[in-house]
Amino acid sequence: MSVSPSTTLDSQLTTTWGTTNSHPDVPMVMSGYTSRLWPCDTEPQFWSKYQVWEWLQQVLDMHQMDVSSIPFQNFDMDGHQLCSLSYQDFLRAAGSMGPILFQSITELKWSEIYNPLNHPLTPASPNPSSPAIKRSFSCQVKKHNPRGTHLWEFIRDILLNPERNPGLIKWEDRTEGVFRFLKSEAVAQLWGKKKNNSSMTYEKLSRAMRYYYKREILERVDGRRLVYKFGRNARGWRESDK
DNA sequence: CCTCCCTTTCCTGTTT
DNA sequence: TAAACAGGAAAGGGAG
Repeated sequence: MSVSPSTTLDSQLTTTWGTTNSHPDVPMVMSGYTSRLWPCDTEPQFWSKYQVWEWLQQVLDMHQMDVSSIPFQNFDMDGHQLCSLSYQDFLRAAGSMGPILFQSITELKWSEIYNPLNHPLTPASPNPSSPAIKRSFSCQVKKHNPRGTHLWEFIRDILLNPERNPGLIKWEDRTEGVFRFLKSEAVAQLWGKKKNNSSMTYEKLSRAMRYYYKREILERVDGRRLVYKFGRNARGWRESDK
């Protein structure tokens, strides 16, 4: 397909990344509703591929696992497909992480059904069981991460999924964790979209990036514009240790 | 209501 | 000169 330059970028990003508001012409005025629509707030059956992928990242983070622990390509599917996988499917797709993922998605499915607040139209489940399930589960996914993802995780996740990364950021040195922004303003817009902030710019995004130096989530890379490097406190970016 | 944490916003100055 | 980089200062805002 031939994609012409500038104007199509936004729509391209929107269709590739759009989680909930996948219409390029719809402004960012969907208020708090949209920004709250994280995987743990919606029924997994209706997740987009992107949300499936976010869920994988969160489970990994939760268990402090490296991204190499899961072959992401085996989960190139939407929520509907994900929910139809059997325990055996998870074992095949994710090996030792299979059971963890299976448990997570199972709890997710149940917890949504139990919670009438999320989707009033969902037919009530006949199975009461204990409310503790729901609680333990939502803690599991939400962690103590207020808005779902921090900026550095957002950047990392773009890097780790090239097929969803239309030339936005690129590894400079994969093993050292050095990367470069190719389309800084586009990344900023995407970040802004995630935060429901249409006025995000690279200028502002980069200020947040610089705060990461002190926390050693990023290391400074001198003399190279738009180049950053993951630091010792950044998790989940490393290639396999095998 | 308060505090903590992670930005977001703005700004002035420097570097590439 | 434009675009990035550097940080200080302070406001915003969600979570607990």
